[in-house]
Order: sequence, then structure tokens, then C-alpha cells
Amino acid sequence: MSVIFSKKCEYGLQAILYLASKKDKQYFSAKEIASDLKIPKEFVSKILQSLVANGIIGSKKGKNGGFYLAKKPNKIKLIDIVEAIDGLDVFKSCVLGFPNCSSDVPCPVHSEWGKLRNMAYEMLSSQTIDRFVEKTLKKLSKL
Amino acid sequence: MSVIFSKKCEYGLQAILYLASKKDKQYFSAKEIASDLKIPKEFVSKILQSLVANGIIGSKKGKNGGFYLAKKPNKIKLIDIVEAIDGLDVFKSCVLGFPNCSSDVPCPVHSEWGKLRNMAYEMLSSQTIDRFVEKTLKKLSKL
DNA sequence: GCAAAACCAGATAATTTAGTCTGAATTAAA
DNA sequence: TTTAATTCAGACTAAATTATCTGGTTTTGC
Repeated sequence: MSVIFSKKCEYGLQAILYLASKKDKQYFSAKEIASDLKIPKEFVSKILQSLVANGIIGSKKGKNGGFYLAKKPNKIKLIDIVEAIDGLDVFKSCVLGFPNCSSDVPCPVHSEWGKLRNMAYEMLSSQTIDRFVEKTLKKLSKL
Repeated sequence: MSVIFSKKCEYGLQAILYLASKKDKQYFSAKEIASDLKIPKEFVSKILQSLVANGIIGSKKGKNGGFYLAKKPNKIKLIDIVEAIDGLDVFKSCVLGFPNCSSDVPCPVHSEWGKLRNMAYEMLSSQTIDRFVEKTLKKLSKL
């Protein structure tokens, strides 16, 4: 096995993109998010709760309540969601799992991997989710 | 949590680089590999066994036995080890965990992520482990 | 031949991640 | 005011990963 992001993070990203791509209503319940994205309701529900705690989304309790983006889509970077859920350790720690990996005491593949890692970080930091609305709608229509 | 490679794969890569960087003896036991790399002996032992099964390294049983590279270092690519242990799914499956992610039915970040993924694959496929011998020796001396 | 050192195979245990369940609090609508 | 739909908190279960243990087999050196 090997993953870039945890399932939590994957589902979190999906859910945020989902919210960003919706305009028709104000609140979207965990139930309909889960059902539209075809992911486990109880699980995504927990993830959404943690994103509320992180201030990326907001929630409204009670009937007809649900979740909504707390910021404008063009103010939410992909990395914000990753950071909120998985943290930024992947972008800091050693690919090979060597302890103490740094430019002073680099692991064997340090310089090669470092470039890739920086590019990934750069991409996730520069792209805001408004950029993905259209593509999300297309993908959603085919789930 | 989020990882690029599993612990198995990290330790496997470390162990292979270790073997590649050694010239003084023919066989290296799981015990000394684990002790030098400061990783769990029983665990790395299991990983080495699976790499033997994959033909990347060989082993010799009995007293003074141990493991050795089955090929020349310049014939072993980083990706070979990753493939043997974790498989190549990370380079094929969707970052966001969307099912059916392809250029026909792409996930929202498909094109952005695809580039990075290809570069990572490209790097791991082009680099052979002989390239890392010196750096490995340096790192080992500081563990 | 025998003991020690090693790999090997399979079972087991511990930890982490993924996912589910229950019940309470909140809100809107009937 | 009652009911249904919701978030939320926390406990719980399941599955995967990581790690350890036990015993067997092979090989070398004494």
C-alpha cells in the first residue's frame, strides 16, 4: 500500500469541491453529500465536523440545516484542506523514512525527491478551489 | 496521516541502498542491516524475504549467511523496489479517491496532479541505485 | 557430530486508520 | 407543540498496517 492522502483527506477534498460547485441551495446535508459522492455518510459526516472546527466550512443544525463554505472558493487553497486534515508532514518528512533528513544530513534521494515535493506543495498552495468548479460538476454528473 | 510509501517500502529502499553501498563482505544479515539502519529486525527481515521472492536480492541460509543484491546496482531502479513492495497503484489511481478517474472522466485535479505523478514516476524509473551509493554511505555514518 | 547463526514460514499482537452506531441538542415545518 | 431532519460528541467496531514471536530448516565452524 501507499497513499498520498488519507481517505479522510480524499473525502474531505471531494466534499469541499462538491460544496464549491453548488449554487442552488445554501445548506447541504451530510446525507446528500455522501449520497452524491457515493462515500460513507457517517464517515464524511465526521470529516465535515472537523472541517467546521477548522473554520473552512460552516454548519447549520436542525431541519434543512447542513454545511456550507465559510469562505469564498477563490480564498480556499487545496493545501488548506490537506493541512487541516492530514497536516503538512508529507511535505516535510523524509520519503525514505530516514530520521533527521535535512539538507545538512540528507537521505540518499533527498535532492531528487525534494524537487518533486516542492512542486506538489507549490501546486496545492497556488490552486484555489474555484478553479475546479466546472470540472467537479462534470465529474459529479458521471458518478 | 499521509504517506508516499508504506513503512515496508521505506525500509525496503533503505535496505537495498544499504546493500548497494557495501563492498567489504558478500552477505549481510538481517540483524546487522536492522542494527545499522536502526529499524526493527523482525520487520525488515520479513521485507527482505519478500524482496528475495521478487528476485531483487538473494539470500544465503545458515551461519555467516545473509542477503546480497541479485543484480548490479546500475541495473536496479528505485521504481523496481517500490513496485515489488507497494505496487504501482499510487501512480495509477486518483489522488482524490474518485472512482473511474481517467482522461475521459477526469477528477477535478486530474491534469494538475497527473503532471506531478508522471514526474515522480519518471524520476523513480530513471534513477538506478548505484547513483546513491556515496550519499548512502554519508547518511549511514550519521545514523 | 554438534552447536551457533542465519534464513524462512506462519501465527500472533499492537497500533493506526477507516467506518459505524447511539444518543443528545438544535432547528424548521407541519 | 410536536415531529422530523439535521449537526454533533463520543463510544464502539472493523480492517489494514506495522511489528513481534515461535519453531523449523539450512549451513558453517569447531
